[in-house]
Amino acid sequence: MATNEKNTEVIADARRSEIIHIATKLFLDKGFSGTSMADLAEACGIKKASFYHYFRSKDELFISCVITGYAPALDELRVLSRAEDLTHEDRLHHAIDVLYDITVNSDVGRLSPLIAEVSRKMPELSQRFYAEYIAVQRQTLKAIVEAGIAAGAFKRPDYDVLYHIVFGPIVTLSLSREMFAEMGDLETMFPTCRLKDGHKKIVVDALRP
Amino acid sequence: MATNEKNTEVIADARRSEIIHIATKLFLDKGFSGTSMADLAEACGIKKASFYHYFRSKDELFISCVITGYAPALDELRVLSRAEDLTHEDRLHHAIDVLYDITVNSDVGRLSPLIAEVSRKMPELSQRFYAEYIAVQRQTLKAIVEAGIAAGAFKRPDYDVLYHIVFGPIVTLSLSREMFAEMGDLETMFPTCRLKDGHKKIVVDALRP
DNA sequence: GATAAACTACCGACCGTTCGGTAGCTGTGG
DNA sequence: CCACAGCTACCGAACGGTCGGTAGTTTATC
Repeated sequence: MATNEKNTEVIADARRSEIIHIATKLFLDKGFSGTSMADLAEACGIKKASFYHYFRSKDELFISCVITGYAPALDELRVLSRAEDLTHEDRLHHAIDVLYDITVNSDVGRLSPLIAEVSRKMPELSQRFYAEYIAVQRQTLKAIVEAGIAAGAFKRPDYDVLYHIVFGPIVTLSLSREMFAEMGDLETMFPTCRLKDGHKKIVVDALRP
Repeated sequence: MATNEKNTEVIADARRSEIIHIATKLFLDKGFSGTSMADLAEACGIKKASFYHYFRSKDELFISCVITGYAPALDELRVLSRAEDLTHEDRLHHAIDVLYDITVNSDVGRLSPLIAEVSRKMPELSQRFYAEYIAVQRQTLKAIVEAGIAAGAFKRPDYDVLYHIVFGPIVTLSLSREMFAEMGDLETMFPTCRLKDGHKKIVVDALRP
């Protein structure tokens, strides 16, 4: 029956995303090669072999984790490009807030170094990550700036340079917080809010006509 | 005899650094966990077991690679902090040039993602990397800016923010070039010189009194 | 009874590492 | 001058272990 098929599909999907969710946490904790299928199985309360009922391979599972990982960030970006009740400068401020939040606090940003780790053996993954996430981030930022230019609030920048100075510090901050996590209090070493505010000021200054 | 002892030591040291050099290339090519002792052995024209004559473990070899990797960069930084025949603004420009060169073109920058990869299982490495390399980079930049402030050429910045917006884009550029290396022409996707020039302008503007 | 979902048991490949041993060079004592 | 000890550099073989993945079977659900 169609309804039953649908039901089991839904249940299977739910289990799948549950597994993806748990696996993502493990990957973030221990890296890709540092996480074995046995680890994943134990964490999911499942035997190793049962995994291959849901995913063809460890690689496929990881790719699913990444894509599922940046989905909520993409939603946030979509919301962002619609907020039109603000000053252009405020919109930009808000956009950078969201980018920091996405990259530093959610899974996506923390997944980036893992994607770098496996990029050699999974070139399709880096490609998708770029096309479906990085490019979208850039486009969202560009749209906001373009609107500001049209209204005379910003001057037209070299967009490549803009992406460079907007995303660069954010990505590096996220990476540093991963790398040096065990060296002391993260908020002391890398005080996100202060860095963000200083960063925003410089970006806005650079766009001021 | 003392001279002979010295000689064999020198020869052994030379062989060691030769191995480190080859191993670094392999690690950069295929990541830490992607490079097996067998790979390393083959590349060095040595049998796997012979490795343990020179290094206690794969980890120790990798740590040696990292430390050897950033040594020349430290030299460049040392030279940098002595160049006093330039304008303060020119000194800063030159410093950023060198930082780009170090991070994008030499081994150090490309090693950073690998250090991130192993940072969980080798916390002492991230610690050393931070203390002996990152901190030195920051201090060098700070010294140059401080000199500029004393001469009235710059205004005093929030140094954490300065490091954030100077090193952030550079590190991310290097990381991106690794991650997306197989997606097309790197100089088209990430035009280092143009990005660098735009970046420099923004940094200098941010320091202008 | 068909099907999905889980299991047990196992595989071959490969991992980093260790062990015992050897070829060849060097400095020393008779 | 030569036999011997000691040393460096290296190797073949194997170690215990882990890896991702598979075959075949049982259990639960409709």
